[in-house]
Amino acid sequence: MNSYARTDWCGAPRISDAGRETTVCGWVGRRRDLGRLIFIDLRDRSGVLQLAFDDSTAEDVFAAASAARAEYVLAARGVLRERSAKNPELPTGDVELEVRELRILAVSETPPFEIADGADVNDALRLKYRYLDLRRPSMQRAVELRHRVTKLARDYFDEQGFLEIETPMLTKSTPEGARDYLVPSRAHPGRFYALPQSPQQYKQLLMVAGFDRYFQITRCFRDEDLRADRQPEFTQIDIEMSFAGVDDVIAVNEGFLKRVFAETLGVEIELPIMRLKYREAMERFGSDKPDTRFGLELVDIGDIARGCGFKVFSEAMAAGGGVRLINVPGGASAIPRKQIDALTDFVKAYGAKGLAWTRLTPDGASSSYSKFLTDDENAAVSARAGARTGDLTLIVADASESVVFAALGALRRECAGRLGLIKAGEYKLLWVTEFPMFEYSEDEGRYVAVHHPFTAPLDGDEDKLLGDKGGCRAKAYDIILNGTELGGGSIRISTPQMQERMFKALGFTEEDARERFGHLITAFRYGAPPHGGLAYGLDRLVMLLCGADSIRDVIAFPKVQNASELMTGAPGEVAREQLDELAIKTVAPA
RNA sequence: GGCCCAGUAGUUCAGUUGGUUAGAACGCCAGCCUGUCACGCUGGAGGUCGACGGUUCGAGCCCGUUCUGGGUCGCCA
Repeated sequence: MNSYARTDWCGAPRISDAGRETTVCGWVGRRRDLGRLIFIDLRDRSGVLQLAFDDSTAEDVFAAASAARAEYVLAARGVLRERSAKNPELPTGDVELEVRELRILAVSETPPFEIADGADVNDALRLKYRYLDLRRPSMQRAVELRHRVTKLARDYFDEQGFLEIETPMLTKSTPEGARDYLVPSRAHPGRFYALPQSPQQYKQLLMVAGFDRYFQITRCFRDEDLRADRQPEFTQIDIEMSFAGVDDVIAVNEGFLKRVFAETLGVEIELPIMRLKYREAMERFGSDKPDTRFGLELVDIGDIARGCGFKVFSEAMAAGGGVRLINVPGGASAIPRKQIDALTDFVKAYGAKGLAWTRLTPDGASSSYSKFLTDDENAAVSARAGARTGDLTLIVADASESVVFAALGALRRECAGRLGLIKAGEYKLLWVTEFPMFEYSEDEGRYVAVHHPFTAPLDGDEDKLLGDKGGCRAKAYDIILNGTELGGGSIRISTPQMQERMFKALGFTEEDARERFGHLITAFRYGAPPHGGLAYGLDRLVMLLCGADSIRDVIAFPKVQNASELMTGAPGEVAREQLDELAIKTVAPA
């Protein structure tokens, strides 16, 4: 073999290929040495093919097969033949390669862990040897699926008339929102670029520039703490379109989602996707990204609680808060008394002071609060909850309605998990619309934008920008899949007057606004089309499509919780000379 | 920044009330083996019990500190 001359992927040959000569290349998986008979499972990213060596094999080839070890890289030429013992577990299991020539292209040390699915290996070790971890079939499938989705996005949006346009990675820091990653400027000592948190302003300027329909598959950076579904650098499928309202943006994206699910999973999504207004999502599910695969909806019992004799309830109402419950069918037996204490600790993490409960067992009811309520009040709560024998009713009362929602929203998911209500392979998409424009930040003592400061108010709510801020709603929408936010967007402000009003609403002085966003305000003076868009978290989408628990499983080289990268050791130290060039005088001690 | 979980052989784990020489499986090495596919059989090597300090006659086990990884609350326009 003078060239590698690969003619087949390992995973390709079938019984119909028997008798054909072929050359395959790949890594040694398992080797089964029976003495004068050796089998090697040769693996590449397409699958596994069995190589066979026996008495008919040339001496030197047989010796090479004997010497091969796990993860050696081989090129094998031979003739495909029908196996005498077939393996129905393997797509190539009807054939094997009778090897005539074998080249060991590379040897391998014994890998630190077995390259196989199902090998449950410590995350840190996997990430240190990520290039080995990525050889595992499930990781190869995840990376390939990611490629399929990005290709689908390019194909689909291209067909819909969108142009892919790149925007800068070195941009200007805008301290609203997430913490920026900063890049020092050599040419401008003491000044910094910021890596983009999203291409938001650039894509709006592309609309002003007349590029009508834009998309980009691009990296975004946010210097915030990590989660299972959050990385400091992540990829967005970012789109923006002109002459579009909420329904137009949603329609284009429903087409995209339908196609993604059909072509990657073979799952048919029914259109239109269900929509919920933010307020209804909160009241029914306690979350702005509800998992609609199961019920356990929230029930408001504020009216009953208001005048009742249980101070925890009545005082929560008196303070302007709320009292709500979820009723868990079958919860009385599925969640024993002891575990209610654990659930109490669970809701405390969300700010709740405690958890009131009633268990309706066949032997009778027990309750943490019923003795404080009248019979009528207890009956009313029970009727409202729809509680039946065997059920567990869980109540959260708090002076802050948002605590009630957060605690019960989380509890709802927790109980669904414990009761096994969440089935694998089910996909429930949901649009959440009409988000509030502002939320009050206790830290900053002012209203801040929930979305970003370029979001247009809902028709009719324009006057609330400078008035009833808490009641001002936005033309903003999120797309939710199984309780995870897949993406979000909005119709944007496109007049200088409205944009200035918005900055004023956020408490920016005119000078502030001009310094940070002057380019946008100026651009809007030269004929900005009405426009809006949306951005998907590609990593999350792929994670959910392949059933992974963590975003790390669909990113080739992810970072760990402290934002470092275990394989390369980034972030690393740099030479004093580099810092001098950048006019950076001090470095925090290690 | 807070809370929770984990760290023992290359890997995944077990390790009793604090007590002799820290075990298992897989992997690895050697030998045997012609139809295996988690091949089988025989033998062997392999340990800073994450680190440091403390309590104790004695610590893998108890206490403190710390490091690493994971989950999560805050945070994420």
